[in-house]
Amino acid sequence: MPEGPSILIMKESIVKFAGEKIISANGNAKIDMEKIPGLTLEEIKTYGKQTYLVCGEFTIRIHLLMFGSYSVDEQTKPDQRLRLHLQFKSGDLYFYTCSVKLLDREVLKEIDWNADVLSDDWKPLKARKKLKAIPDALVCDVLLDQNIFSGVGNIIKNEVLFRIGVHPESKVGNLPPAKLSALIKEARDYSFDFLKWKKEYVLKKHWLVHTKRICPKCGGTLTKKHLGITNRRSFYCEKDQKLY
DNA sequence: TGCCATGTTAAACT
DNA sequence: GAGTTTAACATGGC
Repeated sequence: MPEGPSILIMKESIVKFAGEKIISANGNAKIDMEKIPGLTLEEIKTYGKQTYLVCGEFTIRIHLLMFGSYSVDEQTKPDQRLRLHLQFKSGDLYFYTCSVKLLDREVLKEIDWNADVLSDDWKPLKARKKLKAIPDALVCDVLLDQNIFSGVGNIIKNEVLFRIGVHPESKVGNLPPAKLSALIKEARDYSFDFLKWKKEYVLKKHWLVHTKRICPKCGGTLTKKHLGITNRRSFYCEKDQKLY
């Protein structure tokens, strides 16, 4: 479920609780549940794949990891699997199989909001600067670096590299300036396409290489390999994606 | 049926 | 203590 765009969709479906007081909190999350009731959920902020429920001096940070899910108003899984349930006057919010932390609100000040590819605060120039500092890093790794491209996940990584015709094992420092620009631009643009397609339930249909076997451009066989220090699945065309 | 994957953290190593 | 590697988490699709 969760790359950055999916998290934005989650935010849209839970934002209706913003401004409401939390009546009760329970679940198997290892946090101090007693501190939560009575707090007002002031705001919901997302940063890449993380969601911050901001309330008073605290913020509840939710990360869906690989298999996390949520539901609104109706508990959809057995009580035993419930990680966090927040009860509001107007309804209920449920989270499952996710990382939950109760943090000091101050942590929000430490976040580099300019790194969130889906945010209005996204600053491509800043991303470029960060990339310039690590010329030996592979493009397949840097796209997954949440400090540079917060919200980008493995699907977006694979699709972006195909779109710009760059081999996943290319070194960042070897990319011509125009390709570097394209990388940064597509990381954001594809994320918005992902968001749009996900909302329309047609995301998979639009995958060009991720989990695919045939290159949509040349008809050749795609390579599937775990690459980089992140060692995540890469799907790419040896012919249409140039190694820099 | 068993494998593995849209992800990250923390423990266990060196 | 640092940096690096491994395991844990635990669901659902193929």
